[in-house]
Amino acid sequence: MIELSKAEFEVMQAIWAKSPIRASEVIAYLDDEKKWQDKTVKTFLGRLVKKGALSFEKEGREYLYSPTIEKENYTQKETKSFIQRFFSGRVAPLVSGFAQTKELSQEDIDDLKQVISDWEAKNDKSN
Amino acid sequence: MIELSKAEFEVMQAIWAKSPIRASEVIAYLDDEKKWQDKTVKTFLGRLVKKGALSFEKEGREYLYSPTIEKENYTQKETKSFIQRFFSGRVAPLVSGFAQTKELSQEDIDDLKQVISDWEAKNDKSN
DNA sequence: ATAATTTGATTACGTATGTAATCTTTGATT
DNA sequence: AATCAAAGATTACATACGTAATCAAATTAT
Repeated sequence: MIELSKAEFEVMQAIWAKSPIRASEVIAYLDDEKKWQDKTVKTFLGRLVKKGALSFEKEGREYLYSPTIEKENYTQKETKSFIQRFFSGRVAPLVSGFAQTKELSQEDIDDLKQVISDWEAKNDKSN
Repeated sequence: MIELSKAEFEVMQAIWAKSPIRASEVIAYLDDEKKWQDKTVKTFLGRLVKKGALSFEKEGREYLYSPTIEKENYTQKETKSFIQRFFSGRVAPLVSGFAQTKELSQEDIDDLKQVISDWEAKNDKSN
């Protein structure tokens, strides 16, 4: 599987947000959050292409980058491996710990209830 | 905050499981899961001491290592930052994605319900 | 046409990480 | 006492990562 460093992941966010996208746009997109020089962003784009996380096509002398991996898919895999490493694969303890540090809002609880009822609807053994 | 690499975290698991603990015991503990040479484990122990994640006291010519950071605390911080990076700080989307890839069992659901009712008991606005 | 700018390509460089091997000291063995 | 083995200390080394700067080619501006 393609592994992304934290910085590379940030760059991917820009590309997942809009693609194909040119380097200058990625730089502009990241200029808000990150304090990276344009050269730095270029470096990451190059590394991402080399890793196979991005493809590109030429438009004049510029490149238009597109992701080769889906955000959902990547996120899913990372989440699974995170939960495996930190919580032996069980998600409830994660939520529980999260709750204990007051990180859970009423809205989160409502969302979780929805997730649960969706799951139950789909996994209803009585039909 | 002290940052642990994946390998260092594995070593910490052994120390969190039992401490104070001597190097030979850590090596034995990890021998099951990881294929590391004893020298490799020693390297990690040294790096962990240098990082301040472990302290030690001498017993004869050996060291007895103890963690200076709590597993719960460390896990909590890592979880929070993970959820921030991947899910903008919201836990429900994580659980939702987890549910979609059939990673959720009935037991997980039951546990989640328990977490929710515990949260609600503690956050009951009516008292 | 020449100079300045911009784009991607190449090179740089210190720290981190995975994975050990070698060296030194000291306690155990013969 | 001499030797061996084991523990920690030091050194090694390739790859990854963060963070750019420099170089070369193409484009734009003057």
